[in-house]
Amino acid sequence: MLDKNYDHKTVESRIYKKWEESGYFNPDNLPKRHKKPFTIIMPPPNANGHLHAGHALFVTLEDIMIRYKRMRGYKTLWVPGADHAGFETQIVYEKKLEKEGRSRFNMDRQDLYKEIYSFTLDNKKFVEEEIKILGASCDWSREKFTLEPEVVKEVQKTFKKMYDDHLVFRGKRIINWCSKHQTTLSDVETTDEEKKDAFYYIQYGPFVIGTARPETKFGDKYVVVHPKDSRYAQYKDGDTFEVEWINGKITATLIKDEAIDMDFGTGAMTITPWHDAIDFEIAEKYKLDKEQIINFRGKLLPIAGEFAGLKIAEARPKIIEKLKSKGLLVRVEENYIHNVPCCYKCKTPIEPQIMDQWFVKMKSLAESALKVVDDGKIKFIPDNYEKIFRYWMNNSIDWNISRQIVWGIPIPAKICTSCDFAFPDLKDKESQCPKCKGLLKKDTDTFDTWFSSGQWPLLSLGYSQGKDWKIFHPTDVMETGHDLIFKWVPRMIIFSLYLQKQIPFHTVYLHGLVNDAKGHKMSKSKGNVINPINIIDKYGTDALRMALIVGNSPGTDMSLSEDKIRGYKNFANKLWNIHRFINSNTEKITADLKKISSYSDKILLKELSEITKDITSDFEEYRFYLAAEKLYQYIWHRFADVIIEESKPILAGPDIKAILSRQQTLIVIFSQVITMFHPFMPFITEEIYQTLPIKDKNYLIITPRPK
RNA sequence: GGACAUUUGGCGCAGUUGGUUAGCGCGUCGCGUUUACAUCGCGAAGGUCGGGGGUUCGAGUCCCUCAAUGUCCACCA
Repeated sequence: MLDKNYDHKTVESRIYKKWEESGYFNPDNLPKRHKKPFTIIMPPPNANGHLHAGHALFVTLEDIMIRYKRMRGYKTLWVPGADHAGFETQIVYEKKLEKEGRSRFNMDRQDLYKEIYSFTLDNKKFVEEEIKILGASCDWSREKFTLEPEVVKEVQKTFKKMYDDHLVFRGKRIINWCSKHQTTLSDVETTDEEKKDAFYYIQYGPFVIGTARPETKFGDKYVVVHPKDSRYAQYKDGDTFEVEWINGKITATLIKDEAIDMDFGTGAMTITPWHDAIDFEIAEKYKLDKEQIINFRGKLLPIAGEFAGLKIAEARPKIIEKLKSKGLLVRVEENYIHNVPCCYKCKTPIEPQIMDQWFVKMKSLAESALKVVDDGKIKFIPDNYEKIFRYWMNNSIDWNISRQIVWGIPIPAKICTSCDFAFPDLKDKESQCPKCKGLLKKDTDTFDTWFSSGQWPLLSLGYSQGKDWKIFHPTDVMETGHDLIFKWVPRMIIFSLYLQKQIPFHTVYLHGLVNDAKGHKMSKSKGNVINPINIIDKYGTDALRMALIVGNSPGTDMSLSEDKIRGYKNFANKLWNIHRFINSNTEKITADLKKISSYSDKILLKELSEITKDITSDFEEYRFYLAAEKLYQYIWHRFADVIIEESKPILAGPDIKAILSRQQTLIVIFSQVITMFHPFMPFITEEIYQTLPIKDKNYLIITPRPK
């Protein structure tokens, strides 16, 4: 006799092991009917911590797609992975070092690398274990780590190829510099923080200029106004002035340029090309001098005179004091609210700096990606993300791919110490500059993680080392978070098109954030984090999966509450008890459609076939949230509440034929429903299916779905 | 400043191309132990679908407009 309470703990771990042993997670082991490939590349979770609710959501969604397609007879491949997550992991590790009173800045590069490597491998194990707990039916034999030697080699080859194709170049550009992390960041790695500062009006020769950053102004010797600004009509482009400035007299030159906003401040500004992107552009345009004012540690350089060596925050009030004493401070507007770009990890204000960095020329690549989307070759779910994608592709700027951190794939390049010429050197053989015969040094930078992640659909399939990519690339669905619509999705499209002239996937399914019950973002500091593994221990994977799926439409953030999860644990128990009822009423009977003779039973089957059709179309259209809810409704409120209740008098009645017909009907309906429902609650459905009286059973994971 | 979303009973959400009395879960209130399930069953209360205007025989669903909320992007020195 079965226990009247369903025990998820024993069932779930036992079943997962059986599935693994069956080998069916690997497409090569699937029965012959599985011919057409269906592939999903798992976005590799960062191997620097445990899984969170967002991971549980993506694993569930992808597993649903894979299980559905597998049961439909596809040769399904879901490639799991783990991401070394360059900058992200380095930051996690730096925090750990900080706690131990250590710092990466006084560590040997090799030692640091080794430490982070073993830290990452440890976390990778946790992550793998947790993905299994979530029920992921992915092919572990094909698991890829983003720092495997083959991956590194391929990524470096791509770099060389792009250099040869003039798509990668090294140049002095203005970049985003994080003074805390001592590295450059790409544009998508900065975030705006609202800050309240003072806004100063300062006399600059005959002009009054406005600034929130007086500490950058030491070297300013160009003042810019709009050519149509009547206030400055008496001055001509190129006029020079003697200006009494912070540390004495300088000669200033007037420039008239339309980049100026006449309505802002006084309509006149001085430029600091080394520390401002707009100023840099103006300086480039007119070939003006550029001078560094702030060093990479965020301290003032000797150009600041008496202020040299001071940090910006310390220097600012002192500089203002001096300007005041010299009578140059015109007025101060307090409470000036503006957005300041900051490091997306530590919120340190970004200090723009001019540096020699590697860049990818994005224009032609972005155009190629735009074209395949225009041609309808790649679809977005929900489709409004297509617009966001388009916007980004039309406005993409050159991509800085070098990072000054050790944790990542090394940029295989040499740089000339005398003429700065830089070029790829995959084999690390060159020692003399081909241009000036100067001494070469090895580039110590690593690639932006997205440079390698962008190639992941090919890399995870082995690319040039294996045959897999020829079978499984282009893949089918890329399922990922909507925040990666900029960071990741376009880059995968770009790289697959560039390297193989193929799209990497035909469908992009984007999920939203998993928030707490009240819709607030989960964060450790708020203490509202739902840990999926703890939840599973309490309610089971199946319950968590349902709670993550029902009512969660693509692209929108969802609220997850423990109440909701508990509700689906109850549902698991309901399923279990339906199963107990059916088992105890159908002893010594094997399912056989032909024995269903009564009219009312045939009506029930017809109803089921209509529901099946409806739910199948929901699956095909990626409406998992609807399919799951409809099945739930049918199972509980139609099958259990009505059909089973109606069956009780029939089964207890005198009509043998009617009893037999009803017994068959119950088995047929239940087994079909269980089969359809399997992608959502894989464990309990498999467990139940194994005890149903059906001939020639295999694992439910490869059982064909009803049509 | 721009873009994209969201707004449906106390809370969280469905409602797919406009079509009968707008659904679900949780919660609330009654009642209930009957061949599975009290992690349950039966029943009930509770919504003028953000405001306004329009199209239509018919609008939660389409169009216009306003508002609130959220997210992203850009940015003024």
